[in-house]
Amino acid sequence: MSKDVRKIKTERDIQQALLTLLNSKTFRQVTVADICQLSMTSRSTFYAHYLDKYDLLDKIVDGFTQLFENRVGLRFKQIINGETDNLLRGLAVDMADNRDALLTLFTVHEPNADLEANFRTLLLREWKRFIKESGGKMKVPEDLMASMGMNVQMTVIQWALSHGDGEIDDVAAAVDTIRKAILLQIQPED
Amino acid sequence: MSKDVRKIKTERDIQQALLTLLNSKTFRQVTVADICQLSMTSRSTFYAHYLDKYDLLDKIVDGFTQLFENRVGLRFKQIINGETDNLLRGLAVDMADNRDALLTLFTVHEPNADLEANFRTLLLREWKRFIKESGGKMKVPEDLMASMGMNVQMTVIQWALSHGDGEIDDVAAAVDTIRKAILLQIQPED
DNA sequence: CGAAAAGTGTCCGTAATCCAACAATAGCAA
DNA sequence: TTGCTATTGTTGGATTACGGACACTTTTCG
Repeated sequence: MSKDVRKIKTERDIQQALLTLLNSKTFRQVTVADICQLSMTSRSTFYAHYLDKYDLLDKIVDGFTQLFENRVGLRFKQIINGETDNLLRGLAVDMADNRDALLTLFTVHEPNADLEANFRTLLLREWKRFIKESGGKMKVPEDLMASMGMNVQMTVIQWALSHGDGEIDDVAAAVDTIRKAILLQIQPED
Repeated sequence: MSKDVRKIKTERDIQQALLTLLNSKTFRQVTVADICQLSMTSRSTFYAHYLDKYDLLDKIVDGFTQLFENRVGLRFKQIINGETDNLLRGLAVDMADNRDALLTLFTVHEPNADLEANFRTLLLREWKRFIKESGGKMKVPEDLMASMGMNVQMTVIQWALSHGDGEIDDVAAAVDTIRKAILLQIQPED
């Protein structure tokens, strides 16, 4: 385990350096030397922590993916009586802390490191599970419903990240109203 | 000299930690343990760089004092024909980079570490020199003039630091107009 | 094409930092 | 006062990071 503080600090610095560099360069344009220079770590130290820059990116993406996975799990568990009001807004708020990093990583799409794809996969899985557990038969395929939920969710998250926190509530409320209306249409009457 | 990157990094982290802590605590309330915890350095390392927290504060203040001294020197040398228009605004702009740190340090007044006092001393010295070299006989004591210049200067700097960069020009222009008017009154006619 | 430049990944000796322990002092409450 | 707790500095061995070298691959450019 990473016990020594020095490891934590260097990994934090290295990861932050890559994120910063990604604001002005493509991931493929970034060199290990760039990362080391900006983070003020020696190359030998870099390779003591990561196999290469791809490994570094993987671990960063994995970290945020895990964080998101935890939050998604919590938020879905907090749903009461099928009321998903807080879900939409909640997840967007959860991610607000790492606004800069997430916005940057959403622009990176590498084979084994695609944060946006990971988010979509996680959301889709949870939506499918939620719909199935909700039990009610629907007039449209459950997968279609899950996909819709996932897409609406991602839209709100990305919108909230790009814009400030000011109008999140309004947007979430608006989108949620639309979604509810659709749900009412396709769900069978009680 | 600080050649090794590790020294630079730890000193940067330690100094930044103290500045951050000063936002929520008095300098005397800050403990070495606090600084080490926030900066993620061990106490033994702290004492390898500084005698105690007072020594740390001294060195931070000294750093900004030197930086200011250089800028003051440059700005005074750039004065042409006694036109001090750029001086006022220029120094305020120079210090804008370290806005947070300076605003914090201006609230600290320890016996051997008082940044605001240092700034005032430096400005006063330069104003005296400038007035003396300007040569013209005045109707009021030169020290009074220097003191006035120094105070006006500090006012603009602190105002610019507290408020944004947006209105600096307006304020500097207004203050400079007033100062010029006074100068015309007290200077003998050519 | 071919040479120069830049980047990669690895190695090792040295320097800096960590960690845990320690005694000593200061502050504070009973 | 007396104890108790927090803080201060200090020390030594273990761990980590640094710096620079090396061979190798990739890119760049004439």
